[in-house]
Amino acid sequence: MIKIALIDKCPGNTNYLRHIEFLNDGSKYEVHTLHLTEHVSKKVLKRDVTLELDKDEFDYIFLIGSEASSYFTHVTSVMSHAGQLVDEKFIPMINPAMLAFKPDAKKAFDMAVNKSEKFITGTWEAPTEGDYIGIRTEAEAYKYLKRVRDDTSIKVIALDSETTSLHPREGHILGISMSHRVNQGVYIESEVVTDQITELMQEIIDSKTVVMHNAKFDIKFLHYHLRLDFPPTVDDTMLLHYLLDETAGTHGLKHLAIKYTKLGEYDRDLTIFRENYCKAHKIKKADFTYDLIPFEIMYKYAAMDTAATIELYLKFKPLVDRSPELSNVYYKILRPGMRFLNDIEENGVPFSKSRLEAAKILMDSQLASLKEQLYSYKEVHAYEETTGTILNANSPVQLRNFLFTYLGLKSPGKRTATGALSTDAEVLQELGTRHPVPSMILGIKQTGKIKSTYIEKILPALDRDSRLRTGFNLTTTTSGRLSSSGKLNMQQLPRDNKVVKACIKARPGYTIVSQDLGTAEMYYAAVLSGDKKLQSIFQSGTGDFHSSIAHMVFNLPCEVSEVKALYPGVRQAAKAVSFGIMYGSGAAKVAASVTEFNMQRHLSEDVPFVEFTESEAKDAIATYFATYSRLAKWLAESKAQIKKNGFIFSAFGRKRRLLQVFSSDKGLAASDVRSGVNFLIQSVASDINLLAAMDIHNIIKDKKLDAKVFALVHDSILAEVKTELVPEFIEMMKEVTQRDRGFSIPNSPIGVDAEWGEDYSFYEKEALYKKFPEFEHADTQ
DNA sequence: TGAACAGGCGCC
DNA sequence: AAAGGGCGCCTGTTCA
Repeated sequence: MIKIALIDKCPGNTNYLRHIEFLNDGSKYEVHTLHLTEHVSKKVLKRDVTLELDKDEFDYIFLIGSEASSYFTHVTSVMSHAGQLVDEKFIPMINPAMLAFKPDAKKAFDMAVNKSEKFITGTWEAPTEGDYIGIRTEAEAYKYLKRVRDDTSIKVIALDSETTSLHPREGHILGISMSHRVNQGVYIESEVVTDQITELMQEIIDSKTVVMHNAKFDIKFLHYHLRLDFPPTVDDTMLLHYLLDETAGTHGLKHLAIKYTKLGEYDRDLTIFRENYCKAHKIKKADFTYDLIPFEIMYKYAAMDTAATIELYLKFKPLVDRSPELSNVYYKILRPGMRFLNDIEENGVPFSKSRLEAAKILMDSQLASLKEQLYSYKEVHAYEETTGTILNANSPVQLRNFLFTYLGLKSPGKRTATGALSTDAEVLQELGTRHPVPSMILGIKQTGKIKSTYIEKILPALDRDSRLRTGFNLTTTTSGRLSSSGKLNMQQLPRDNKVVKACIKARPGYTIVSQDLGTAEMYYAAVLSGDKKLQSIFQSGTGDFHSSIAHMVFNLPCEVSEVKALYPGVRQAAKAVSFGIMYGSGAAKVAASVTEFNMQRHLSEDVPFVEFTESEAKDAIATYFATYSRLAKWLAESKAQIKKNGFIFSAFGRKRRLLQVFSSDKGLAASDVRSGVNFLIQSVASDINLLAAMDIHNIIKDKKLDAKVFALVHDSILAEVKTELVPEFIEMMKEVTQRDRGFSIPNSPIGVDAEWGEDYSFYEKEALYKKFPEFEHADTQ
């Protein structure tokens, strides 16, 4: 009889045995359920509770949920360790109570139960003792690589590199690992990687299928430091997994190894070493680098990285290949896209250092004067006297206290996610109508944001050639969009205050070119829905999109070109409904948006304020959908399909899993339906922009044009182009972007809009210097 | 004292 | 019945 304990945080009403079925076999198992505490509060749990538990009394102890898991083991994330044997006795398990409102966890839960049964019944196959070797001599490296090269039965190899930094210019390669079969790997210390070894590696790369996990990173280092070249056919297990499950934060090699291989948590020793090292040497975890790891610990872990990679590859690749949709995305978008992003990351963003420095001085002085103004208010002064602290505009806690308690301003009622009174920009703006200080605070926050997030971040991050090399990520979004991170998020540069964009300046003789897709989402909504009437808006091509929509939907008795002047509120309503379609918002949001617009017009143009009611918004939506009935039908059909299947494919073949549609929580279910509809439209727009940028980049390479694509921002492409080339480059970009990729309105390709100039603000020089006089001096330095 | 969380905010 | 999609990163605060 196997004695088993189930421990959860507190007595719940979940019958665990209903979900962990194999434990119901009374002839085999004796099961006891225990609870950590009667109290739900985390604090009580941590401070006061000692559960009387004699570990030796049980053969296995299930830990249900994260509290129990972290209480007895080092495991804090149940999801990643569920079903696994920890410390020989404990088995963390996802709480089945979760499944009702988080149905997407069902698969992971079942896998975990299955795994735990194998552990308990002893049918778990322990990982075969791996063949992991650390290589520290050139001769040995040569011997291994030559063997791999010459063995024609070896078709696939996995590669990985360990480095001292995330950036090739700031670090070096410590070693390279390679695996040519499951449970096998070598780690070659970089000291022995001579030209001869590199040559051998190149021959292997050229003759075998190469697979890496996050190849973008390794290719960058291996090319930069060793000049290794990789064919476009390099496979990437991170991209493959992203296609199979787009959930954020699940694509890491460690996570996947635990979930899909028998290698388990193979980096445990390394983690422990790192923790001990940081403690002993009093350094921050973030400052820990891999060169601090002794070879004896490193080699096995590094070699296993490639063993895990090859195992994952053998699992994932067939799954992607047998799906026509996913393989289309893999071969046409992700695999070449990864190489493309590598190139544009390497191209880097051209910054003017002197302008950045001028901007820094400008921000400093603006901030100083704003603060001086703020502290001149007697209320602020008195607050500081009373509390003995200096009012910090960046502290929501202080602002809340100051505005609502000390000043006694009445909160507009907006609350944060945790229920506290919000002090965000919208609230400050509202309060600004009643007191001068909130507006001052808002100004300080905005200037401070530009200073700390942009200017001060960029300056020390520039490479020697005054370019900034940041990351563009292909696997971080559920929508198929790219994201940008690292040295700078290029997708969130301030739009209205052009000071940062003006610092992105082409080298002498070059010009910054930016091409945007025009109302891309609505264009593809028109294509995907097949709504001819909506398509006709694009075909007529007469000016402003939202005006055209308003004109058609509401039968406005004027020319389209007059809509903006004569019926601004109606145009805004059309615009809000269009946005509502893309985001899934309803009448309330449309009403609020138009009302806000009317309020702004009232304040700035002295027209009477009129509220746009929810009932008017409802009517507007109804009229809109009556006009574009085919669009309405398509939206309804898509929603129905999402609700029925819990997933949907984009036109390019991306799969979006939306298992929350099955949740008992109606809010969550509805949210997933909105996400799904948004995904259908947003992903296509984003893929079109990416494919266009990739084609443009290839033309630049093929024709050796003196131009560099250096960033993508959702629906725009940025390039630095030799000035003489600009007209033909813009023409080429347009032609390439408007290529029919199977999703065009007949005779009416997607609209594009190009801008160009010396810098990314696209201001005329005169206007720029007028706005930022400091730049004139900076430019002549 | 470092890490994790909260609140907030930049972009499309 | 109610319903805004997708991101990354800053500072301040809290907690171990």
